[in-house]
Amino acid sequence: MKTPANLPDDSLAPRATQRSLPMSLLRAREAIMSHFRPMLDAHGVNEQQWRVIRVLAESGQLDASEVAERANILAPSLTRMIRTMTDRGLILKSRDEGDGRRVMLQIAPAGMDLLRRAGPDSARIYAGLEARFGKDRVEDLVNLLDELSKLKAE
Amino acid sequence: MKTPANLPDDSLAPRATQRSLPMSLLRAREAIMSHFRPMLDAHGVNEQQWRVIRVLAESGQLDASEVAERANILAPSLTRMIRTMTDRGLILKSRDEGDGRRVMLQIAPAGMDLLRRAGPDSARIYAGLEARFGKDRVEDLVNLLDELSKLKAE
DNA sequence: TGCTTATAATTAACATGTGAAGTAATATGA
DNA sequence: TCATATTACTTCACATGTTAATTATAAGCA
Repeated sequence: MKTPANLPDDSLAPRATQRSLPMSLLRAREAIMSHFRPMLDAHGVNEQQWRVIRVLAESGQLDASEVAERANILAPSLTRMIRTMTDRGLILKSRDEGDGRRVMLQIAPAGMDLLRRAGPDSARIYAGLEARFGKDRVEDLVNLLDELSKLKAE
Repeated sequence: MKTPANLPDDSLAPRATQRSLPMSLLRAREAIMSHFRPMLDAHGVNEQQWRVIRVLAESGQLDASEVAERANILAPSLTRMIRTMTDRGLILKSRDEGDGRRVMLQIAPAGMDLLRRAGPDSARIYAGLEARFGKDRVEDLVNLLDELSKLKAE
């Protein structure tokens, strides 16, 4: 299989933008989030805050680095979010005894309330998407995505 | 299939964060971009600028709305980017004759240079990922993602 | 112990993301 | 034709994304 001499060799050209993995991932995420955003908005949180709350609800007390990693939020962003979220009573911040560098985070009462109110809405939206797209295809997709995530460079 | 009375019903609980479509999409995109970021950085552009350049290279002159849509960039962000990118000679901005509202954009010489220099690097990185993950699995994945994108709300 | 290195957060500076409001040009229809 | 609505873009305000530099604490080691 050889490129004909009279046609330009595009093997080193960038892929068509609408058919590349980075763009497809971006568009797909945007499409999915368009279903959740109105609900989150109604509950007064943004995507990132919602991720932090869910991570803490899932795992109890964690240090900031762990939260950042699990919620896919960079440390400087999380630092800023900690202030606004503690001010709103969504999370609690404390120092780790034994390691004065670490900031420990846990969900606070208002965060629990939020989770109780928004959690079912979120689950319903997810279930709806799953039903429309096919539960098995969602499963396949998540598996492929998780495999892909393992290719992360350092 | 009924939830036992002595166990909490979690059918309306949020999905485990590490196994949800939004988070998996986010992590996968981050993993993929970690391979491209150093290259883009070496060429002095960020992800968004690179997307704009590629969209314009692919489709010639487009109005700002089209660019925003195809590159998945919000209009206010694009407005800001237009200034920095025209200042750097990467793109050209002009008014549409016939519709004074529209801003027409096209790639400029420095943008072409950038594309010629970074394009092959980008294609090589993509080919490497494709080889590691499996060309057929990438194809399957992109197909699933594009299907998913069709579920976009409103 | 004291010096050095490594780690965890924070801060700073500038970029884009996001929703809402504003402006200019065009389209619509009585 | 002219008031009104719509469209395309811009501006604003505040949020997070991103990299680099800084601070405080801990760990490693001669």
